[in-house]
Amino acid sequence: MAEADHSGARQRFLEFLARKHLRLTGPRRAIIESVFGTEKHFTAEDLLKWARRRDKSVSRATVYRTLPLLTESGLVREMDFGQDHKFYDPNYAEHPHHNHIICQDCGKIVEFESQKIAQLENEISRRLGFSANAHRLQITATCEEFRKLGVCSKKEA
Amino acid sequence: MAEADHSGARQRFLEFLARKHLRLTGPRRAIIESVFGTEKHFTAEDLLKWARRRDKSVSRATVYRTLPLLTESGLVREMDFGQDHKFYDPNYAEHPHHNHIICQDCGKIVEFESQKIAQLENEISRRLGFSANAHRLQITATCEEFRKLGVCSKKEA
DNA sequence: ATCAATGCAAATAATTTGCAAAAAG
DNA sequence: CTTTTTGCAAATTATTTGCATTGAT
Repeated sequence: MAEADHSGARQRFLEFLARKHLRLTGPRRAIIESVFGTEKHFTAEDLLKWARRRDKSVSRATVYRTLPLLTESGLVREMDFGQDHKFYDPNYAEHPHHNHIICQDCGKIVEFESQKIAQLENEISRRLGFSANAHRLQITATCEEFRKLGVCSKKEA
Repeated sequence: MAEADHSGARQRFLEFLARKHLRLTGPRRAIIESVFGTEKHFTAEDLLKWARRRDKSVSRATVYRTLPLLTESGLVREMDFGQDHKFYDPNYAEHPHHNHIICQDCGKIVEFESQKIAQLENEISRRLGFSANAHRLQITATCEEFRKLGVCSKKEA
């Protein structure tokens, strides 16, 4: 599994912190490196685990206090899959309009973009008297490969 | 505010209960009447309040135990707006494919359907090797009326 | 009668917060 | 030095569950 490179997004987040006169501390650094070092969707608990690999001392509270900064910056998006906890998606800096397919067979989350859907969303919103700002499209699906072969090569690690 | 009439859906839920050999009790009746007597999206706490208007004795636990039955029947859908609690939507029996626009100005949730979007979702899913089962599209928007006039006639009660 | 359903109160689990100590600018 | 940030532990909040009892079929 290769490390993701969201270095542009990381840089933008550092600027975000500077702009707000917020400080770059050790724990924050560990959290930032973890977030912008993956393309996976993660929970607060995942992030705590990853950050602690870089800095043993990172506390759960700091993770929970840093997540709102990340979403406020617009570089990470909070997602709800109807589970008991929230997921966070670090791929919004590169693909601000992407959608998700959640596979019911293997649990994998696949991202895709569609200019056509985005356009329809805007048209419909306008027709209803709104001006669309953000959208969240999640498709729950089953895997065709799994249906035919009984196994799924997309299976999440 | 007129009472909604989801009597068809209510009937279908009663059949669902019967099919599973589940019993129609007083508290359940109060909950069912509340759910199928509104078109509003509601939380577990809302539902408890409404049900208690009909039957003082309904407990929070019974509400929480009945909600999964309602979603399992397919007549009510669980929704996540990224808030701290889940919302439930009683309008799925009539409009199984509808989507939501959430207004950032007044908080109102507007429903709409789009055959075109549904079709695109299916096409894209297929292209990616999936078979779509359900979709959840939420658009966050601002109200044009509010932007121009500073007030919003859609404002939620 | 039988077994599902209930209310209550205690238990969970994710997230938040008060506070005194540590560290950044 | 001043103000933010931290870790810890306790608090909060939505939801779930064990259990003895009640109620529907």
